[in-house]
Amino acid sequence: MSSLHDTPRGIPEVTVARLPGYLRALTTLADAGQESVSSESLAATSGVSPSMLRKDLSHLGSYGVRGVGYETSRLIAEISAALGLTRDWPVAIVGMGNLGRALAAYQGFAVRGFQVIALLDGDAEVVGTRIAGLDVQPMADLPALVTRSGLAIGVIATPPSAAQQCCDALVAAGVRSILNFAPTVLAVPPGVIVRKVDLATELQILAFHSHAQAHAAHAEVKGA
Amino acid sequence: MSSLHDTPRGIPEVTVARLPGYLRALTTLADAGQESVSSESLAATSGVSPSMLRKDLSHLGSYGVRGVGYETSRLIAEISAALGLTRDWPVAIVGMGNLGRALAAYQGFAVRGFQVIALLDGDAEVVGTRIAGLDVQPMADLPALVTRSGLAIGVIATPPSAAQQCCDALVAAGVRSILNFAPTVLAVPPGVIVRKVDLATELQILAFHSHAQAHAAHAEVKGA
DNA sequence: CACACTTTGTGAAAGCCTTCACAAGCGCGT
DNA sequence: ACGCGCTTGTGAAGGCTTTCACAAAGTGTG
Ligand SMILES: NC(=O)c1ccc[n+]([C@@H]2O[C@H](COP(=O)([O-])OP(=O)(O)OC[C@H]3O[C@@H](n4cnc5c(N)ncnc54)[C@H](O)[C@@H]3O)[C@@H](O)[C@H]2O)c1
Ligand SMILES: NC(=O)c1ccc[n+]([C@@H]2O[C@H](COP(=O)([O-])OP(=O)(O)OC[C@H]3O[C@@H](n4cnc5c(N)ncnc54)[C@H](O)[C@@H]3O)[C@@H](O)[C@H]2O)c1
Repeated sequence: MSSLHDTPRGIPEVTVARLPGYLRALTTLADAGQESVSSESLAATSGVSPSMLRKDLSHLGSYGVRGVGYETSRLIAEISAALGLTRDWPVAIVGMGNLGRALAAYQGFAVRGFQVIALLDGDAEVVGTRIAGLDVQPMADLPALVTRSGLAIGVIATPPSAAQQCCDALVAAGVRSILNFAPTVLAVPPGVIVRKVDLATELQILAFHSHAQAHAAHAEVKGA
Repeated sequence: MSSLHDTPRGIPEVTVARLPGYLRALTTLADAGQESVSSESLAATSGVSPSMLRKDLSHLGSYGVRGVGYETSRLIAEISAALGLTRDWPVAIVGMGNLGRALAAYQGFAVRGFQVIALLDGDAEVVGTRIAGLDVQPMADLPALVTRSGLAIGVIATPPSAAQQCCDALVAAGVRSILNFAPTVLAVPPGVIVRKVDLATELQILAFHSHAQAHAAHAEVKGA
Protein backbone atom coordinates (compact mmCIF):
# COMPACT_ATOMS: atom_id res chain seq x y z
CA MET A 1 0.00 0.00 0.00
CA SER A 2 2.60 2.57 0.94
CA SER A 3 5.49 3.12 -1.44
CA LEU A 4 8.65 5.12 -1.78
CA HIS A 5 6.78 8.23 -2.82
CA ASP A 6 4.29 7.99 -0.04
CA THR A 7 4.58 10.08 3.07
CA PRO A 8 4.46 8.52 6.54
CA ARG A 9 0.66 8.47 6.57
CA GLY A 10 0.31 7.04 3.10
CA ILE A 11 -0.52 10.31 1.40
CA PRO A 12 1.45 10.64 -1.85
CA GLU A 13 3.82 13.57 -2.02
CA VAL A 14 2.08 15.02 -5.08
CA THR A 15 -1.20 15.00 -3.22
CA VAL A 16 0.30 16.83 -0.26
CA ALA A 17 1.58 19.45 -2.66
CA ARG A 18 -1.94 20.06 -3.98
CA LEU A 19 -3.79 20.12 -0.66
CA PRO A 20 -2.85 23.75 0.09
CA GLY A 21 -4.47 24.75 -3.20
CA TYR A 22 -7.70 22.98 -2.29
CA LEU A 23 -7.58 24.60 1.11
CA ARG A 24 -7.28 28.03 -0.38
CA ALA A 25 -10.14 27.44 -2.81
CA LEU A 26 -12.31 26.10 0.00
CA THR A 27 -11.58 29.06 2.24
CA THR A 28 -12.62 31.42 -0.53
CA LEU A 29 -15.86 29.48 -1.01
CA ALA A 30 -16.56 29.34 2.71
CA ASP A 31 -15.98 33.08 3.04
CA ALA A 32 -18.48 33.58 0.23
CA GLY A 33 -21.02 31.66 2.30
CA GLN A 34 -21.01 28.47 0.25
CA GLU A 35 -21.65 25.51 2.57
CA SER A 36 -21.26 22.70 0.10
CA VAL A 37 -19.21 22.10 -3.04
CA SER A 38 -18.97 19.39 -5.67
CA SER A 39 -15.69 17.88 -6.83
CA GLU A 40 -16.36 19.40 -10.20
CA SER A 41 -16.58 22.99 -9.04
CA LEU A 42 -13.85 22.70 -6.42
CA ALA A 43 -11.59 21.17 -9.03
CA ALA A 44 -12.31 24.02 -11.43
CA THR A 45 -11.54 26.59 -8.74
CA SER A 46 -8.32 24.79 -7.83
CA GLY A 47 -7.21 24.30 -11.40
CA VAL A 48 -7.15 20.49 -11.43
CA SER A 49 -9.36 17.75 -12.90
CA PRO A 50 -12.32 16.46 -10.87
CA SER A 51 -10.99 12.90 -10.83
CA MET A 52 -7.66 14.04 -9.53
CA LEU A 53 -9.33 16.03 -6.79
CA ARG A 54 -11.45 13.06 -5.76
CA LYS A 55 -8.47 10.71 -5.78
CA ASP A 56 -6.48 13.17 -3.70
CA LEU A 57 -9.26 13.60 -1.17
CA SER A 58 -9.81 9.84 -1.00
CA HIS A 59 -6.36 9.57 0.60
CA LEU A 60 -7.63 11.56 3.56
CA GLY A 61 -10.84 9.57 4.01
CA SER A 62 -14.42 9.66 2.83
CA TYR A 63 -15.72 13.06 3.72
CA GLY A 64 -18.05 13.65 0.80
CA VAL A 65 -21.72 12.83 0.41
CA ARG A 66 -22.72 11.09 -2.82
CA GLY A 67 -25.19 13.01 -4.85
CA VAL A 68 -24.38 16.17 -2.93
CA GLY A 69 -20.69 17.00 -2.63
CA TYR A 70 -18.42 18.05 0.19
CA GLU A 71 -19.35 20.17 3.18
CA THR A 72 -17.04 23.14 2.92
CA SER A 73 -16.24 23.59 6.61
CA ARG A 74 -15.73 19.88 7.15
CA LEU A 75 -13.30 19.58 4.28
CA ILE A 76 -11.37 22.63 5.46
CA ALA A 77 -11.04 20.99 8.87
CA GLU A 78 -9.94 17.65 7.43
CA ILE A 79 -7.35 19.08 5.09
CA SER A 80 -6.03 21.38 7.81
CA ALA A 81 -5.71 18.40 10.12
CA ALA A 82 -3.95 16.33 7.46
CA LEU A 83 -1.46 19.12 6.79
CA GLY A 84 -0.89 19.76 10.47
CA LEU A 85 -2.33 23.27 10.40
CA THR A 86 -4.32 22.88 13.60
CA ARG A 87 -1.41 24.30 15.52
CA ASP A 88 0.87 27.28 15.03
CA TRP A 89 4.22 26.83 13.36
CA PRO A 90 7.06 29.08 14.51
CA VAL A 91 9.22 30.25 11.59
CA ALA A 92 12.59 31.98 11.53
CA ILE A 93 14.01 33.87 8.58
CA VAL A 94 17.77 33.79 8.05
CA GLY A 95 19.33 36.58 5.97
CA MET A 96 17.83 40.02 6.23
CA GLY A 97 18.62 41.44 2.81
CA ASN A 98 16.15 42.67 0.21
CA LEU A 99 14.24 39.43 0.10
CA GLY A 100 14.42 38.66 3.81
CA ARG A 101 12.98 42.08 4.65
CA ALA A 102 10.15 41.67 2.16
CA LEU A 103 9.35 38.27 3.66
CA ALA A 104 9.49 39.65 7.21
CA ALA A 105 7.10 42.45 6.31
CA TYR A 106 4.70 40.11 4.55
CA GLN A 107 1.43 39.73 6.42
CA GLY A 108 0.28 36.68 4.50
CA PHE A 109 2.25 34.27 6.71
CA ALA A 110 0.19 34.68 9.82
CA VAL A 111 -3.19 33.82 8.30
CA ARG A 112 -2.49 30.11 8.11
CA GLY A 113 -0.79 29.76 11.42
CA PHE A 114 2.78 30.51 10.46
CA GLN A 115 4.35 32.88 12.94
CA VAL A 116 7.62 34.59 12.18
CA ILE A 117 9.20 34.48 15.63
CA ALA A 118 12.73 35.48 14.75
CA LEU A 119 14.88 37.18 12.13
CA LEU A 120 18.55 36.30 11.96
CA ASP A 121 21.59 37.58 10.13
CA GLY A 122 25.30 36.93 10.12
CA ASP A 123 26.29 40.55 9.60
CA ALA A 124 27.09 42.34 12.87
CA GLU A 125 25.87 45.60 11.30
CA VAL A 126 22.44 44.13 10.67
CA VAL A 127 22.08 42.31 14.00
CA GLY A 128 20.21 44.48 16.45
CA THR A 129 18.37 46.52 13.83
CA ARG A 130 14.59 46.40 14.04
CA ILE A 131 12.62 44.97 11.08
CA ALA A 132 8.87 44.49 11.00
CA GLY A 133 8.66 44.74 14.77
CA LEU A 134 11.41 42.23 15.54
CA ASP A 135 15.04 42.75 16.54
CA VAL A 136 17.43 40.96 14.21
CA GLN A 137 19.34 38.30 16.15
CA PRO A 138 22.75 36.69 15.63
CA MET A 139 23.02 33.14 14.30
CA ALA A 140 24.21 31.99 17.72
CA ASP A 141 20.67 32.42 19.04
CA LEU A 142 19.34 29.54 16.90
CA PRO A 143 19.61 26.67 19.40
CA ALA A 144 17.74 28.67 22.04
CA LEU A 145 14.96 29.47 19.58
CA VAL A 146 14.42 25.79 18.93
CA THR A 147 14.42 24.72 22.55
CA ARG A 148 12.57 27.74 23.97
CA SER A 149 10.12 28.63 21.18
CA GLY A 150 9.75 25.32 19.40
CA LEU A 151 11.12 26.77 16.15
CA ALA A 152 10.32 24.19 13.46
CA ILE A 153 10.73 25.88 10.08
CA GLY A 154 13.66 27.90 8.80
CA VAL A 155 13.64 30.16 5.75
CA ILE A 156 16.99 30.82 4.10
CA ALA A 157 17.29 34.16 2.29
CA THR A 158 21.04 34.61 2.29
CA PRO A 159 23.37 34.76 -0.72
CA PRO A 160 24.03 31.29 -2.18
CA SER A 161 27.58 31.25 -0.78
CA ALA A 162 26.23 31.34 2.79
CA ALA A 163 23.22 29.06 2.30
CA GLN A 164 24.83 25.71 3.13
CA GLN A 165 26.43 27.14 6.24
CA CYS A 166 23.12 28.61 7.43
CA CYS A 167 21.37 25.36 6.61
CA ASP A 168 23.91 23.45 8.70
CA ALA A 169 23.32 25.84 11.58
CA LEU A 170 19.57 25.35 11.35
CA VAL A 171 19.90 21.58 11.22
CA ALA A 172 22.38 21.54 14.10
CA ALA A 173 19.91 23.56 16.15
CA GLY A 174 17.23 20.96 15.48
CA VAL A 175 15.21 22.50 12.64
CA ARG A 176 13.86 19.76 10.35
CA SER A 177 12.06 21.80 7.66
CA ILE A 178 13.79 24.36 5.49
CA LEU A 179 12.59 26.66 2.75
CA ASN A 180 15.52 27.75 0.60
CA PHE A 181 15.41 30.87 -1.55
CA ALA A 182 19.10 30.75 -2.42
CA PRO A 183 19.89 29.08 -5.75
CA THR A 184 21.88 26.22 -4.23
CA VAL A 185 21.40 22.52 -3.71
CA LEU A 186 21.54 22.02 0.03
CA ALA A 187 22.98 18.84 1.53
CA VAL A 188 21.04 17.72 4.59
CA PRO A 189 20.94 14.55 6.69
CA PRO A 190 17.99 12.19 6.26
CA GLY A 191 14.88 13.36 8.05
CA VAL A 192 15.36 16.99 7.12
CA ILE A 193 13.07 18.32 4.40
CA VAL A 194 14.22 21.08 2.08
CA ARG A 195 12.02 22.86 -0.40
CA LYS A 196 13.47 25.31 -2.87
CA VAL A 197 12.02 28.44 -4.41
CA ASP A 198 14.12 29.50 -7.35
CA LEU A 199 13.24 32.52 -9.38
CA ALA A 200 15.92 32.06 -12.01
CA THR A 201 14.76 28.49 -12.67
CA GLU A 202 11.19 29.64 -13.14
CA LEU A 203 12.22 32.35 -15.56
CA GLN A 204 14.37 29.92 -17.52
CA ILE A 205 11.46 27.53 -17.86
CA LEU A 206 9.33 30.40 -19.14
CA ALA A 207 12.11 31.37 -21.52
CA PHE A 208 12.10 27.85 -22.92
CA HIS A 209 8.41 28.11 -23.72
CA SER A 210 8.66 31.58 -25.22
CA HIS A 211 11.58 30.37 -27.26
CA ALA A 212 9.69 27.27 -28.43
CA GLN A 213 6.68 29.35 -29.33
CA ALA A 214 8.71 31.86 -31.28
CA HIS A 215 10.17 28.95 -33.23
CA ALA A 216 6.78 27.41 -33.88
CA ALA A 217 5.34 30.71 -35.07
CA HIS A 218 8.31 31.25 -37.34
CA ALA A 219 8.03 27.77 -38.80
CA GLU A 220 4.34 28.31 -39.46
CA VAL A 221 4.93 31.52 -41.36
CA LYS A 222 7.64 29.83 -43.41
CA GLY A 223 5.53 26.79 -44.04
CA ALA A 224 2.42 28.76 -45.12
CA MET B 1 7.67 9.74 -30.01
CA SER B 2 6.31 13.00 -28.71
CA SER B 3 3.47 12.84 -26.21
CA LEU B 4 1.14 15.05 -24.27
CA HIS B 5 3.81 15.89 -21.71
CA ASP B 6 6.39 16.66 -24.29
CA THR B 7 7.24 20.16 -25.30
CA PRO B 8 7.28 21.23 -28.94
CA ARG B 9 10.81 19.96 -29.46
CA GLY B 10 10.22 16.63 -27.82
CA ILE B 11 11.85 17.54 -24.49
CA PRO B 12 9.68 16.35 -21.59
CA GLU B 13 8.43 19.06 -19.28
CA VAL B 14 10.15 17.51 -16.26
CA THR B 15 13.45 17.61 -18.09
CA VAL B 16 13.02 21.28 -18.99
CA ALA B 17 12.39 21.98 -15.31
CA ARG B 18 15.70 20.37 -14.37
CA LEU B 19 17.88 21.91 -17.07
CA PRO B 20 18.31 25.21 -15.21
CA GLY B 21 19.73 23.27 -12.26
CA TYR B 22 22.27 21.55 -14.48
CA LEU B 23 23.15 24.86 -16.03
CA ARG B 24 23.84 26.39 -12.65
CA ALA B 25 25.98 23.48 -11.54
CA LEU B 26 27.91 23.62 -14.80
CA THR B 27 28.51 27.34 -14.52
CA THR B 28 29.91 26.86 -11.03
CA LEU B 29 32.23 24.13 -12.31
CA ALA B 30 33.32 26.17 -15.31
CA ASP B 31 34.07 29.16 -13.10
CA ALA B 32 36.19 26.89 -10.94
CA GLY B 33 38.20 26.01 -14.03
CA GLN B 34 36.87 22.49 -14.53
CA GLU B 35 36.79 21.71 -18.25
CA SER B 36 35.16 18.33 -18.15
CA VAL B 37 32.64 16.60 -15.89
CA SER B 38 31.18 13.12 -15.59
CA SER B 39 27.47 12.45 -15.28
CA GLU B 40 28.14 11.11 -11.81
CA SER B 41 29.70 14.26 -10.43
CA LEU B 42 27.39 16.65 -12.28
CA ALA B 43 24.43 14.69 -10.98
CA ALA B 44 25.74 14.90 -7.43
CA THR B 45 26.22 18.65 -7.74
CA SER B 46 22.74 19.06 -9.19
CA GLY B 47 21.06 16.83 -6.65
CA VAL B 48 19.75 14.18 -9.06
CA SER B 49 20.73 10.61 -9.98
CA PRO B 50 23.31 10.00 -12.69
CA SER B 51 20.89 8.00 -14.83
CA MET B 52 18.30 10.75 -14.68
CA LEU B 53 20.89 13.30 -15.71
CA ARG B 54 22.03 11.18 -18.64
CA LYS B 55 18.46 10.55 -19.77
CA ASP B 56 17.69 14.25 -19.54
CA LEU B 57 20.77 15.22 -21.53
CA SER B 58 20.05 12.55 -24.12
CA HIS B 59 16.95 14.54 -25.10
CA LEU B 60 19.20 17.39 -26.21
CA GLY B 61 21.54 15.23 -28.21
CA SER B 62 24.81 13.32 -27.70
CA TYR B 63 27.28 15.80 -26.37
CA GLY B 64 29.24 13.56 -24.06
CA VAL B 65 32.36 11.52 -24.73
CA ARG B 66 32.30 7.94 -23.53
CA GLY B 67 34.96 7.15 -21.03
CA VAL B 68 35.52 10.86 -20.39
CA GLY B 69 32.38 12.83 -19.62
CA TYR B 70 30.98 16.11 -20.83
CA GLU B 71 32.93 19.17 -21.86
CA THR B 72 31.71 21.84 -19.48
CA SER B 73 31.61 24.76 -21.87
CA ARG B 74 29.97 22.72 -24.63
CA LEU B 75 27.23 21.50 -22.33
CA ILE B 76 26.60 25.01 -21.04
CA ALA B 77 26.18 26.16 -24.62
CA GLU B 78 23.86 23.30 -25.56
CA ILE B 79 21.60 23.67 -22.52
CA SER B 80 21.50 27.43 -22.96
CA ALA B 81 20.51 26.95 -26.58
CA ALA B 82 17.82 24.42 -25.67
CA LEU B 83 16.34 26.76 -23.07
CA GLY B 84 16.49 29.74 -25.40
CA LEU B 85 19.02 31.64 -23.29
CA THR B 86 21.15 32.73 -26.21
CA ARG B 87 19.14 35.90 -26.43
CA ASP B 88 17.98 38.45 -23.87
CA TRP B 89 14.49 38.21 -22.46
CA PRO B 90 12.75 41.46 -21.56
CA VAL B 91 10.76 41.15 -18.32
CA ALA B 92 8.18 43.45 -16.75
CA ILE B 93 7.13 43.36 -13.11
CA VAL B 94 3.52 44.25 -12.30
CA GLY B 95 2.73 45.39 -8.75
CA MET B 96 5.33 47.45 -6.95
CA GLY B 97 4.62 46.55 -3.33
CA ASN B 98 7.03 44.89 -0.89
CA LEU B 99 7.70 41.93 -3.09
CA GLY B 100 7.74 43.84 -6.39
CA ARG B 101 10.35 46.22 -5.05
CA ALA B 102 12.54 43.38 -3.75
CA LEU B 103 12.33 41.74 -7.17
CA ALA B 104 13.12 44.98 -8.98
CA ALA B 105 16.18 45.53 -6.81
CA TYR B 106 17.39 41.98 -7.27
CA GLN B 107 20.56 41.78 -9.33
CA GLY B 108 20.32 38.05 -9.95
CA PHE B 109 17.98 38.48 -12.92
CA ALA B 110 20.45 40.04 -15.28
CA VAL B 111 23.11 37.33 -15.06
CA ARG B 112 21.17 34.88 -17.17
CA GLY B 113 19.90 37.31 -19.72
CA PHE B 114 16.69 38.43 -18.10
CA GLN B 115 16.36 42.19 -18.28
CA VAL B 116 13.78 44.00 -16.21
CA ILE B 117 12.74 46.64 -18.71
CA ALA B 118 9.64 47.98 -16.97
CA LEU B 119 7.90 48.22 -13.61
CA LEU B 120 4.14 48.74 -13.59
CA ASP B 121 1.51 49.50 -10.99
CA GLY B 122 -2.18 50.30 -10.93
CA ASP B 123 -1.92 52.81 -8.11
CA ALA B 124 -1.65 56.41 -9.37
CA GLU B 125 0.41 57.26 -6.27
CA VAL B 126 3.02 54.67 -7.15
CA VAL B 127 3.16 55.39 -10.89
CA GLY B 128 5.96 57.83 -11.62
CA THR B 129 8.04 56.97 -8.57
CA ARG B 130 11.53 55.72 -9.24
CA ILE B 131 12.50 52.21 -8.18
CA ALA B 132 15.82 50.56 -8.87
CA GLY B 133 16.57 53.06 -11.62
CA LEU B 134 13.27 52.72 -13.45
CA ASP B 135 10.18 54.95 -13.44
CA VAL B 136 7.06 53.04 -12.49
CA GLN B 137 4.63 53.06 -15.41
CA PRO B 138 0.85 52.78 -15.61
CA MET B 139 -0.77 49.55 -16.81
CA ALA B 140 -1.85 51.32 -19.99
CA ASP B 141 1.77 51.25 -21.17
CA LEU B 142 1.75 47.46 -21.55
CA PRO B 143 0.86 47.14 -25.24
CA ALA B 144 3.60 49.58 -26.23
CA LEU B 145 6.15 47.62 -24.17
CA VAL B 146 5.33 44.46 -26.09
CA THR B 147 5.45 46.02 -29.54
CA ARG B 148 8.35 48.39 -28.95
CA SER B 149 10.59 46.42 -26.55
CA GLY B 150 9.58 42.86 -27.33
CA LEU B 151 8.38 42.27 -23.76
CA ALA B 152 7.91 38.51 -23.45
CA ILE B 153 7.68 37.67 -19.75
CA GLY B 154 5.44 39.24 -17.13
CA VAL B 155 5.85 38.88 -13.38
CA ILE B 156 2.73 39.42 -11.26
CA ALA B 157 3.36 40.69 -7.72
CA THR B 158 0.02 42.29 -6.96
CA PRO B 159 -2.49 41.28 -4.28
CA PRO B 160 -4.47 38.18 -5.28
CA SER B 161 -7.60 40.23 -5.94
CA ALA B 162 -5.87 42.10 -8.76
CA ALA B 163 -3.89 39.18 -10.21
CA GLN B 164 -6.41 37.92 -12.77
CA GLN B 165 -7.02 41.43 -14.04
CA CYS B 166 -3.28 42.08 -14.43
CA CYS B 167 -2.88 38.70 -16.08
CA ASP B 168 -5.61 39.56 -18.57
CA ALA B 169 -3.89 42.85 -19.33
CA LEU B 170 -0.57 41.09 -19.93
CA VAL B 171 -2.19 38.51 -22.19
CA ALA B 172 -4.14 41.15 -24.10
CA ALA B 173 -0.90 43.01 -24.71
CA GLY B 174 0.65 39.86 -26.16
CA VAL B 175 2.68 38.44 -23.28
CA ARG B 176 2.73 34.63 -23.46
CA SER B 177 4.74 33.74 -20.34
CA ILE B 178 3.72 34.74 -16.84
CA LEU B 179 5.25 34.18 -13.43
CA ASN B 180 2.62 34.58 -10.73
CA PHE B 181 3.51 35.34 -7.11
CA ALA B 182 -0.08 35.96 -6.06
CA PRO B 183 -1.82 32.96 -4.48
CA THR B 184 -4.44 32.62 -7.20
CA VAL B 185 -5.20 30.21 -10.00
CA LEU B 186 -5.00 32.28 -13.17
CA ALA B 187 -7.22 31.52 -16.13
CA VAL B 188 -5.40 32.01 -19.44
CA PRO B 189 -6.11 31.11 -23.06
CA PRO B 190 -4.22 28.19 -24.61
CA GLY B 191 -0.69 29.08 -25.62
CA VAL B 192 -0.04 31.17 -22.55
CA ILE B 193 2.20 29.59 -19.92
CA VAL B 194 1.76 30.43 -16.27
CA ARG B 195 4.09 29.35 -13.50
CA LYS B 196 3.27 29.98 -9.90
CA VAL B 197 5.47 30.69 -6.91
CA ASP B 198 3.49 30.29 -3.72
CA LEU B 199 5.10 30.78 -0.38
CA ALA B 200 2.10 29.70 1.67
CA THR B 201 1.90 26.42 -0.25
CA GLU B 202 5.56 25.71 0.39
CA LEU B 203 5.21 26.40 4.09
CA GLN B 204 2.15 24.19 4.32
CA ILE B 205 4.01 21.33 2.68
CA LEU B 206 6.80 21.79 5.19
CA ALA B 207 4.23 21.88 7.99
CA PHE B 208 2.89 18.55 6.80
CA HIS B 209 6.30 16.98 7.10
CA SER B 210 7.06 18.51 10.49
CA HIS B 211 3.67 17.35 11.66
CA ALA B 212 4.21 13.83 10.33
CA GLN B 213 7.63 13.68 11.94
CA ALA B 214 6.32 14.83 15.28
CA HIS B 215 3.72 12.07 15.07
CA ALA B 216 6.28 9.45 14.12
CA ALA B 217 8.58 10.47 16.97
CA HIS B 218 5.72 10.37 19.43
CA ALA B 219 4.61 6.94 18.26
CA GLU B 220 8.15 5.65 18.59
CA VAL B 221 8.41 6.82 22.19
CA LYS B 222 5.08 5.24 23.00
CA GLY B 223 5.93 2.03 21.18
CA ALA B 224 9.34 1.59 22.85
C1' DC C 1 48.17 -2.71 -31.71
C1' DA C 2 45.66 -5.02 -28.22
C1' DC C 3 43.69 -4.72 -23.93
C1' DA C 4 41.93 -2.90 -19.76
C1' DC C 5 39.32 0.67 -17.92
C1' DT C 6 36.04 4.28 -17.86
C1' DT C 7 31.75 6.51 -18.87
C1' DT C 8 28.09 7.52 -22.08
C1' DG C 9 23.63 6.62 -24.41
C1' DT C 10 19.64 3.90 -24.36
C1' DG C 11 16.34 -0.11 -24.62
C1' DA C 12 13.70 -2.46 -21.15
C1' DA C 13 11.62 -2.81 -16.67
C1' DA C 14 9.55 -0.96 -12.75
C1' DG C 15 7.06 2.38 -10.38
C1' DC C 16 4.10 6.53 -9.99
C1' DC C 17 0.53 9.44 -11.23
C1' DT C 18 -3.50 10.62 -13.82
C1' DT C 19 -7.57 9.57 -16.18
C1' DC C 20 -11.40 6.61 -17.12
C1' DA C 21 -15.53 4.54 -16.14
C1' DC C 22 -18.96 2.92 -13.28
C1' DA C 23 -21.07 0.81 -9.12
C1' DA C 24 -22.56 2.47 -4.80
C1' DG C 25 -24.89 5.73 -2.09
C1' DC C 26 -27.65 9.76 -1.02
C1' DG C 27 -31.48 13.19 -1.46
C1' DC C 28 -35.70 14.51 -3.32
C1' DG C 29 -40.03 14.41 -5.49
C1' DT C 30 -44.11 11.87 -6.04
C1' DA D 1 -41.94 3.69 -0.10
C1' DC D 2 -39.83 3.90 -4.40
C1' DG D 3 -37.54 5.34 -8.30
C1' DC D 4 -34.75 8.97 -10.51
C1' DG D 5 -30.93 11.86 -10.88
C1' DC D 6 -26.76 13.30 -9.19
C1' DT D 7 -22.08 12.87 -7.26
C1' DT D 8 -18.74 10.37 -4.72
C1' DG D 9 -15.20 6.75 -4.12
C1' DT D 10 -12.35 3.58 -6.43
C1' DG D 11 -10.61 -0.49 -9.25
C1' DA D 12 -8.50 -0.73 -13.72
C1' DA D 13 -6.13 1.17 -17.57
C1' DG D 14 -3.03 4.13 -19.65
C1' DG D 15 0.80 7.16 -19.77
C1' DC D 16 4.97 9.38 -17.82
C1' DT D 17 9.05 9.27 -15.30
C1' DT D 18 12.71 7.07 -13.10
C1' DT D 19 15.80 3.41 -12.52
C1' DC D 20 18.33 -0.50 -14.18
C1' DA D 21 21.70 -2.69 -16.73
C1' DC D 22 24.68 -3.17 -20.41
C1' DA D 23 26.52 -2.64 -25.19
C1' DA D 24 29.06 0.84 -27.48
C1' DA D 25 32.78 3.84 -27.73
C1' DG D 26 36.21 6.52 -26.13
C1' DT D 27 41.21 6.97 -23.56
C1' DG D 28 45.57 5.52 -22.15
C1' DT D 29 49.24 2.22 -21.43
C1' DG D 30 52.55 -1.28 -22.35
N1 LIG E 1 15.86 39.81 -3.78
C1 LIG E 1 15.12 39.03 -4.56
O1 LIG E 1 14.12 39.47 -5.12
C2 LIG E 1 15.49 37.61 -4.77
C3 LIG E 1 14.78 36.90 -5.70
C4 LIG E 1 15.09 35.57 -5.90
C5 LIG E 1 16.09 34.98 -5.20
N2 LIG E 1 16.79 35.67 -4.32
C6 LIG E 1 17.82 34.98 -3.56
O2 LIG E 1 17.59 35.20 -2.19
C7 LIG E 1 18.80 35.35 -1.51
C8 LIG E 1 18.81 36.69 -0.79
O3 LIG E 1 18.69 37.73 -1.74
P1 LIG E 1 18.80 39.23 -1.29
O4 LIG E 1 18.57 40.05 -2.49
O5 LIG E 1 17.94 39.46 -0.11
O6 LIG E 1 20.36 39.31 -0.86
P2 LIG E 1 21.04 40.43 0.04
O7 LIG E 1 22.48 40.43 -0.31
O8 LIG E 1 20.27 41.69 -0.02
O9 LIG E 1 20.88 39.90 1.52
C9 LIG E 1 21.59 38.80 2.03
C10 LIG E 1 21.59 38.87 3.55
O10 LIG E 1 22.16 37.69 4.08
C11 LIG E 1 23.05 38.02 5.13
N3 LIG E 1 24.09 36.99 5.25
C12 LIG E 1 25.19 36.83 4.47
N4 LIG E 1 25.93 35.80 4.90
C13 LIG E 1 25.30 35.29 5.97
C14 LIG E 1 25.57 34.20 6.85
N5 LIG E 1 26.65 33.43 6.67
N6 LIG E 1 24.71 33.98 7.85
C15 LIG E 1 23.65 34.75 8.02
N7 LIG E 1 23.31 35.78 7.24
C16 LIG E 1 24.16 36.06 6.22
C17 LIG E 1 23.63 39.34 4.74
O11 LIG E 1 24.09 40.02 5.89
C18 LIG E 1 22.42 40.02 4.08
O12 LIG E 1 21.68 40.73 5.05
C19 LIG E 1 19.88 35.22 -2.54
O13 LIG E 1 20.37 33.89 -2.52
C20 LIG E 1 19.20 35.49 -3.83
O14 LIG E 1 19.78 34.78 -4.89
C21 LIG E 1 16.50 36.99 -4.08
N1 LIG F 1 5.79 40.30 0.34
C1 LIG F 1 6.13 39.02 0.34
O1 LIG F 1 7.14 38.63 0.91
C2 LIG F 1 5.28 38.02 -0.35
C3 LIG F 1 5.58 36.69 -0.18
C4 LIG F 1 4.81 35.75 -0.83
C5 LIG F 1 3.77 36.12 -1.61
N2 LIG F 1 3.47 37.39 -1.76
C6 LIG F 1 2.36 37.75 -2.65
O2 LIG F 1 2.83 38.68 -3.57
C7 LIG F 1 1.84 39.63 -3.86
C8 LIG F 1 2.35 41.00 -3.53
O3 LIG F 1 2.72 41.10 -2.18
P1 LIG F 1 3.19 42.46 -1.57
O4 LIG F 1 3.54 42.18 -0.14
O5 LIG F 1 4.24 43.08 -2.41
O6 LIG F 1 1.85 43.32 -1.63
P2 LIG F 1 1.68 44.90 -1.54
O7 LIG F 1 0.31 45.16 -1.08
O8 LIG F 1 2.83 45.47 -0.79
O9 LIG F 1 1.83 45.41 -3.04
C9 LIG F 1 0.89 45.21 -4.02
C10 LIG F 1 1.11 46.21 -5.14
O10 LIG F 1 0.23 45.93 -6.22
C11 LIG F 1 -0.35 47.12 -6.71
N3 LIG F 1 -1.65 46.85 -7.31
C12 LIG F 1 -2.83 46.60 -6.68
N4 LIG F 1 -3.80 46.40 -7.57
C13 LIG F 1 -3.26 46.53 -8.80
C14 LIG F 1 -3.77 46.42 -10.11
N5 LIG F 1 -5.05 46.14 -10.36
N6 LIG F 1 -2.93 46.60 -11.14
C15 LIG F 1 -1.64 46.89 -10.91
N7 LIG F 1 -1.10 47.00 -9.69
C16 LIG F 1 -1.90 46.82 -8.64
C17 LIG F 1 -0.48 48.00 -5.50
O11 LIG F 1 -0.52 49.36 -5.88
C18 LIG F 1 0.80 47.65 -4.71
O12 LIG F 1 1.86 48.47 -5.09
C19 LIG F 1 0.64 39.24 -3.03
O13 LIG F 1 -0.24 38.50 -3.82
C20 LIG F 1 1.22 38.37 -1.95
O14 LIG F 1 0.30 37.42 -1.52
C21 LIG F 1 4.21 38.38 -1.15
